Amino acid sequence: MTQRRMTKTQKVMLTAQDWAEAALDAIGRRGVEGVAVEPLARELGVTKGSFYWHFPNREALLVAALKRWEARETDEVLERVQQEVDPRARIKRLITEVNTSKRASRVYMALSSANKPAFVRDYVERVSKRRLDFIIDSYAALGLSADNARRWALMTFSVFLGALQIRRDLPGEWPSADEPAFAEYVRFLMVSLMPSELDAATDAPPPVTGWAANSGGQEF
Amino acid sequence: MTQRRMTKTQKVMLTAQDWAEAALDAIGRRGVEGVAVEPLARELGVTKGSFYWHFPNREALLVAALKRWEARETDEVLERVQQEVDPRARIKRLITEVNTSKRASRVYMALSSANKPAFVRDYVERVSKRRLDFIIDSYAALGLSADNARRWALMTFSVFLGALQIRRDLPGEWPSADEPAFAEYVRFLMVSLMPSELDAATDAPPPVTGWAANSGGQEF
DNA sequence: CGACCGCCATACGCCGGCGTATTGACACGC
DNA sequence: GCGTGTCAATACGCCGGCGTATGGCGGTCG
Repeated sequence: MTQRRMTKTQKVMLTAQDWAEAALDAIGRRGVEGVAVEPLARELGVTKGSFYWHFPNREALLVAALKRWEARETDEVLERVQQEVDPRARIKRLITEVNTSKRASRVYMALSSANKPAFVRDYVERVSKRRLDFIIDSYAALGLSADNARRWALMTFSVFLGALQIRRDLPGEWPSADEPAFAEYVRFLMVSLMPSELDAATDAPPPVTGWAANSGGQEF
Repeated sequence: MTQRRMTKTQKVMLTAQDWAEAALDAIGRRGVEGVAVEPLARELGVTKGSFYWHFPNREALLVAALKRWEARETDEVLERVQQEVDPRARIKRLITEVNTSKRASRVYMALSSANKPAFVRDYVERVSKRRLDFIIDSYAALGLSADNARRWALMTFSVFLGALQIRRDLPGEWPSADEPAFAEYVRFLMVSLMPSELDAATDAPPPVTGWAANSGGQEF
């Protein structure tokens, strides 16, 4: 799809999309701050003279990379996930789908924690909101009330985001995909993140035991 | 405690701890990359001539800041939390404790996503592991098996970490502490993150419904 | 009161990354 | 084959941050 243009001496000609893709890769490996023109040019085997033909400046590169990222992480992913009709399967599919690529996870986390070009937060916010809304809708499709669907979705989304972080910060504590503990933990998660038939039917708030009764007015 | 030394003209003399504290503040606001000597000096009303008297270089400042951070985020917090005897209350206390300070959350997330000075990851890993182990122990104290305690703890820790991220990336979606939805959501979380009496007693794996039966060998 | 010390200011050189200007090598239409 | 357009190399100036060197000023102690 990405048409490769080259000279007759087999030298690859770079396109703007090549640069954007390289920028996304750099974001995943070194963070947004690590997207520097000259190092990127070195990695691509050219000099920055090439870059400034395709882009006016560094911010334009980041915008191009972010647009590519947003398109991939929302439209395409959600489109595939929405093929699942069963809300439960949709939620599971969404989680496994996004976790399929370790690169995508790293890019997502790097972008989430970036603050220097202010517009990065806008992209992160849109992508995150789309994902959360999708989870909310899936829970609502199970028959939960709006409030309960939102509660469950927030917890599921939290588990998903926290899992990414644990795998990054404590890789040894997370079961790897080859050992049986992995499949067991995934099953455990899927069960824990699903409201019981009773909850879905009666839409009653979960029972409150004594120890959790007082939840205090902390800042949180 | 932090003895303030000053000249007779009321000019404040800075200490190494003042610099470390300012560095932690900068980490929370601008990330680890934002800890620059000269901007920090400007914020403190001095020049970098002061800094290089207290520290040999920038890395030493980061180490000092990280040591302070690790001490506060493990020893002190866990010491207070461990005063709770009921494992359930301990878990709840840990979550609310760390979430009390928005500044601490920002510092934690900034450090977690930092990769430039490599030793930062060591501090993050130690702090994160201590927290996770503490949660695991708390669940084990409920009578769960080692495997189940680990599963529940991983999920609870994920929820905790994911909550921080949602509050940062989608602040509008998170209930604020003043509205009633907040207390309800906290109650919901506490209930959902607690194994039922049956699980604790029989230590049986949670029932597996059809939709979650196949969990596939994704990379995850 | 003078010497010394603790804390800070000033000035300097260095480096890496940004952006620009200029030139150059191919490919292609004519 | 000769311009023209496309993509890239080179060279330059700029800026912000790092680290050093040196000097200065108040406080303290003998």
